[in-house]
Amino acid sequence: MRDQFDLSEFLPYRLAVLSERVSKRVALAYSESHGLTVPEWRVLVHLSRCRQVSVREIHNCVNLEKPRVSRAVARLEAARLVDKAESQQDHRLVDISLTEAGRKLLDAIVPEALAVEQRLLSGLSEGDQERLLELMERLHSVLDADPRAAKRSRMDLGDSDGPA
Amino acid sequence: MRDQFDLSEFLPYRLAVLSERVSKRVALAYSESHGLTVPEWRVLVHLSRCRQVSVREIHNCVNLEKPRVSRAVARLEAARLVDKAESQQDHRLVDISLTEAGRKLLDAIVPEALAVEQRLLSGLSEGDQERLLELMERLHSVLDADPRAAKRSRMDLGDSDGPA
DNA sequence: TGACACTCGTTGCAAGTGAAACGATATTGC
DNA sequence: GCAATATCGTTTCACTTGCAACGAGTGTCA
Repeated sequence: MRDQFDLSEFLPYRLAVLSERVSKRVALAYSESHGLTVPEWRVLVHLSRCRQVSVREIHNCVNLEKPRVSRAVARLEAARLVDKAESQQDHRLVDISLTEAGRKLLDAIVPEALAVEQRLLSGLSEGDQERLLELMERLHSVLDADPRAAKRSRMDLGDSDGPA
Repeated sequence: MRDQFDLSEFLPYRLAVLSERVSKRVALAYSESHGLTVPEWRVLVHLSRCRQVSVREIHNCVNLEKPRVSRAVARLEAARLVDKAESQQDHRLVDISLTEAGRKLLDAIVPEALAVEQRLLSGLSEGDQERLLELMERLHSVLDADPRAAKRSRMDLGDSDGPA
């Protein structure tokens, strides 16, 4: 039992602090060296898996609000890292795809990002790593059952590539 | 080995997603009902443990940049939830303290926040909870040894109340 | 065919943010 | 005692953010 509310023992706070610290460290790999923001990085990474996607697709997959995706894509297009084209099937949609420069940039950044992740995980045995992910998953499950919690995006649930 | 970079399996991303989802859920306890922002909430909570503190103190303890603390305190003062007074010992410092209204607000919010945390943890045994914290701590340790990582704030290390 | 509801991506707006610069106060070294 | 330096909290500036509203395109159903 806790006699006094202590922020530093409050799980949501601890998660926020750890997450922010990790994010900042990883960001060095794409922000400092290559001038990318978090949304831009997420969009690029998502594009590396999906040839052509719409803003909505990205929004659903990488936990970014629609306007954030739209603006990130606009900046990436200005930097010639992605191409935008009106979809032929549905003229409301936009087909977003990596340019050659975008692909090259990713090829340079991804290994750095993975290296940071590897370093992070270096203190954990493989069993520990699985345990950590499993425990995080368990927290998600509670939120999945909570009607007042934000819905989880499709991709984060394990769907590999979206709908057929 | 990973043949393709998959954001949804990237630990920093997973941490960010979980943390944000948890934060949003907790925020319902103080944002929706009582109109507080995250920085304001952190400041209030910190004040509940320390009678009188400076902006710097708060900055060091709750992972908020100095300007963010300053502005949060200004808003809280406008809402009559905290008092600001020039320190007598050092005229550069500001003594920030809870008003009676601030204390009452916290008394109303804290149980809600704890309830959310309890619900979150309800899926985990006590052993699991300890394991989760321990694994998170292990990730912090790696960053502690990384010169390019952000430094950890004093309070998050376990120092209960700051310097003598 | 036409009216209605819906979805798409974008944009306007008000608010929040971080980095750097600021005035004011304290401290240090001579 | 006094200049130089450091620290405090605030503010300025450019930028990002989220929400809501928007115009444009699509689907639905009579």
